[in-house]
Amino acid sequence: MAGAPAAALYQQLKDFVVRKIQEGVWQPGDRLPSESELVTQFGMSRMTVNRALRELSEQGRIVRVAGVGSFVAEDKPQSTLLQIANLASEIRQRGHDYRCDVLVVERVSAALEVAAALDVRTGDSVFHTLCVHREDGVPVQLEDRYVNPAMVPQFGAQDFAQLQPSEYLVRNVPFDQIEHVVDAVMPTPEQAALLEMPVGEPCLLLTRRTWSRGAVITLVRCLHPATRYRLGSRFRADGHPLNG
Amino acid sequence: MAGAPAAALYQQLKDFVVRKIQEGVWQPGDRLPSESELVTQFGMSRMTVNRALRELSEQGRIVRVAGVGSFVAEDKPQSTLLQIANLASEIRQRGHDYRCDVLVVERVSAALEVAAALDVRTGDSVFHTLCVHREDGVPVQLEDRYVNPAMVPQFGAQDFAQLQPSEYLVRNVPFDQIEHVVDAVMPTPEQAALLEMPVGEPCLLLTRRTWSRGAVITLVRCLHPATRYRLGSRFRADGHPLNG
DNA sequence: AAGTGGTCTAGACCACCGC
DNA sequence: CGGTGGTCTAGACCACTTC
Repeated sequence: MAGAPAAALYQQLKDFVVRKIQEGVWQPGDRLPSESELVTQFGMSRMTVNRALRELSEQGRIVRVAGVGSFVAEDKPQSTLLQIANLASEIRQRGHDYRCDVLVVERVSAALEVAAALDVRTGDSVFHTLCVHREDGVPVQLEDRYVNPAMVPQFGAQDFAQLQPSEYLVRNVPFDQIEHVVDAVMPTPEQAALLEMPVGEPCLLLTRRTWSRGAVITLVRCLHPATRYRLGSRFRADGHPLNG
Repeated sequence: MAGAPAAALYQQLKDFVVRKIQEGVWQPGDRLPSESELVTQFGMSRMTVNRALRELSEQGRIVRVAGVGSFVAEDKPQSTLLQIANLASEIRQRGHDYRCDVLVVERVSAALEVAAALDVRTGDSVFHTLCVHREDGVPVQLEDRYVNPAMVPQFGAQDFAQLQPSEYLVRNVPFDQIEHVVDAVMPTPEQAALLEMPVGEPCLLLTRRTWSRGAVITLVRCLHPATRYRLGSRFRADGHPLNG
């Protein structure tokens, strides 16, 4: 607990503003002092004030409108964020062994649901892969993936023994939008067998779609035995990273 | 398609660096040119170069080490975010009726698990509430909540008919850290009865803890029938909001 | 000692908004 | 028109790492 070196000036100003908001002195919709007023009040340069307010704006605490002013954002963050980590790195970070068995790589004719999700016509040929991801040999995820060949034509020609499907996509087809849906489901007998789990136990089902420039790249359904996998995260509301 | 005004200089530099990384010209672990080198190459001021690299660092594309240099990050943004919305506003946004039945408000002696989660001693008296949240009359969430009385001493004296427990806490005890864990579980017979659902169907269990200044405010376990509730979100990867 | 990133200053020009 | 935020410059000092 040695005297911490004084925080950066822009951070001091950020803290000051956040405190005013949390204490209710500045209410949602209220106007903040302008940059030049803060320059005068705090004796900082405008660049420093601007950085503080810009970062608060990026964090959603305030709203800035050029030519008008800065305002306390409406309502507390009513929604919170859950971080979904990469399975392989998550497992390796725990110091465990990670392995991926690629069970199926094929082209199939898109059924109704898949066609709708990928935004292609029913019956169009799409790529399909099925993988089991293992932590220290135990299956933790059954990954059922469909890929839009219009977006990734060379997908079928990859050697997935070297680079698993999801890694290949992450590295080669950067996405700009992503959609997640989390469900609780009971596994089918086939799924339970592949996951080496009892049929009576529930699973977390994470369904994800990614887009690039408005077109769907891939639809993936990740099935996790609930006893072996939980989605979790811890966040600081102010945007600072949590170390430890 | 009117000629877009030239992007900001710092944005041009960000785009340049991202392109180099995506094209593989700069590989993970590679060292980027130093700020002063970029100043020379691009004819920008150091403040502008610094802003570009700082934002790339915040976005996880590069790693910066004072005194050493800037490096392409090892892993692409491997984790994505799932937004967890406020249940009541989510239901109302769908145009449905929202109702909350408060079944239990009591003080109980903290059992082992609850005491550990709230960071109090086993046997300490804590607040406990149990609520059923309904969408158009149908139960969608069973909320089992424990509150640390040291943090919210007046919690037990509230009129939860007017303001349900979670709303009261959101409005009166701002949190600065939050932890989420998502599980798939089977409901107990009692839980299934309160949720008016069959016992054989799985549930999503969202467990949340919130902190203020390092102390736990509340532990809440939200149990959702999987057939009536899914956790979902769509995000843009670049941090811009998705409108619509 | 030389190089790096982290921060800060005191100016500046611009587009935009509201009057 | 004056005020606002958005951006940019050309310097500067510092703590830190590497040699």
